[in-house]
Amino acid sequence: MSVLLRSFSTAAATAVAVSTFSSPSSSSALSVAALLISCRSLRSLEQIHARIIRKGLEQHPVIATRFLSFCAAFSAPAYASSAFDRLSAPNLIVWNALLAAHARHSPLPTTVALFNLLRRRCSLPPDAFTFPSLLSSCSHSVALSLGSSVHATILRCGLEADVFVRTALIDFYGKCRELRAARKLFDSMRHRNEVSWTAMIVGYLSSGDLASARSLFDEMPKRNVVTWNAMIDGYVKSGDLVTARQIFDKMPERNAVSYTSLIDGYAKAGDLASARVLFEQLPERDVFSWSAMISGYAQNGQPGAALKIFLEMYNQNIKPDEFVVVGLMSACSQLGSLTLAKWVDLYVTRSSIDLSKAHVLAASIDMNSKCGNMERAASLFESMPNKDLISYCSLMQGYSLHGAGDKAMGLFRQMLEEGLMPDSITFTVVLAACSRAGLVEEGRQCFDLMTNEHLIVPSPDHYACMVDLLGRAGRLTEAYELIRSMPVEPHAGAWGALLGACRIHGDISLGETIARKLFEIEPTNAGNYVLLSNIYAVADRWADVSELRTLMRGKGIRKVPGFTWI
DNA sequence: TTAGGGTTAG
Repeated sequence: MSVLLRSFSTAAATAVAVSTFSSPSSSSALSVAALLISCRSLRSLEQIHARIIRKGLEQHPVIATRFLSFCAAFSAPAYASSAFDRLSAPNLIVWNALLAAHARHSPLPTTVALFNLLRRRCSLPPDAFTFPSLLSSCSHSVALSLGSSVHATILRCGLEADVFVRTALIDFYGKCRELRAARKLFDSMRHRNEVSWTAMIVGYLSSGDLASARSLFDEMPKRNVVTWNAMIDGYVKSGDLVTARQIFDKMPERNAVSYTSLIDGYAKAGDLASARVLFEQLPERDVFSWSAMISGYAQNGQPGAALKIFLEMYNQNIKPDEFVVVGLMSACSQLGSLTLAKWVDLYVTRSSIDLSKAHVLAASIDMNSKCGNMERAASLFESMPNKDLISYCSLMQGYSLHGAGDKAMGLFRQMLEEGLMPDSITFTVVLAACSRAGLVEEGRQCFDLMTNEHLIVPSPDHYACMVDLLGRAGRLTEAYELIRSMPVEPHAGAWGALLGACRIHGDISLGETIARKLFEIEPTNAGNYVLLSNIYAVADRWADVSELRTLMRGKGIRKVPGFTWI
């Protein structure tokens, strides 16, 4: 949005400049320039573009440049290119504006191709305005060798001393973790500004060198809000929320980024209360702030709260981004509501969110499969050109939850055939699918495959799945032996699975042993008491049932009544 | 001898 802001300050200058252009009607150029300055959306930019063409101002270099920079502000590089292609003799400034639009929004190869085109087609060599955007594109892609060759070109052009070029170089080497190169450029600068200092600090922060970042931060003569925010984010990312908060409290002026970084930190640490307080204090929330709260609640198992925040955002007509949508889908999959899932699906289709992005697609597959729309989940999966581990796991888990263990196993085999390497989580999903479907042999084979061929050390979750698998199949002794042979401490889930199996198969004495163990690990979980009580009830041991109920009452444990969404 | 283009934070 900096382009928008800047355009206001130079409004008068543009009007004067445009009026001197020797066109058929310089007054219409003036009015078009004024329109561009007040342009607030891509839609109105399109209308202004039509007007530019109608008035014969398409070739006007100042109008064209400003138009291209607005395309950049509204993330429309393709639109910028189509307008640029109609120009008969673009000068270097117009080329630079086009390059900037692509550098910010197109993949690096596109930007580089454009730069090469500029060098061939433009009558002037690239200048100090050309390289900063090209370098920032290299920084974002962490393209060290490409950026280094750009640096060589900069030296040949004699532009290394320019503050903007030099700062972009510092940022580039910093992001590529070449801190000595960055620092050498920084130290030998004759004139530095806050942006140069901040770029150097960000370099240290992205390599995790908080101490060097902090000493530069303390040393720098003048800080701006971006500098402060970079430090907050650095501390948040390192997990030091206390120092992040100190910086936040000390800063002279805050913006939405300052709040959102800290909100994100609190939310990721599970401190939703602190996150919420800051969110309520935030004067102007943007889509990132909403997203931080929505995914914060969703990731901490509070889907209802996530949904409530989303609805508030929806009612304020704020356009969601992909992160909001992923958070929303995650909340929805936890709630398991098919009606809601269908609404979210429709909502995303109608929004401008790119559903083909891997993490959005994975979230959508997960939501649809957990909410029971397996057809939709499968068709989304099939639409993926490059299926990854996460999407495979989402769909496998969906089949597993709906009792289609054979389909889950089919997918697992397909995954292996495609050459994907299953990880620890994949095996948790696969083993759970086997145990739900009673596929004892397949489960055993998978466990062997995991330990012997993929050399994955089984986690307590993997053991719990195997115990569940053996227990359900009635192999209680084997399951018990497996638990006792575990090199890691079994968690309640593994014992609970075995207790459940004891109930199914009516093994009272083993059930009692397991239950005693469970009462120790989680003394307040009512489910364990109820399971043992059910085991006694099936065997008509009503005295034991009643004794257990008394024990529960004595400990103040109450069973939470079951509920369903259907 | 004027306009219009460039670098840092979530």
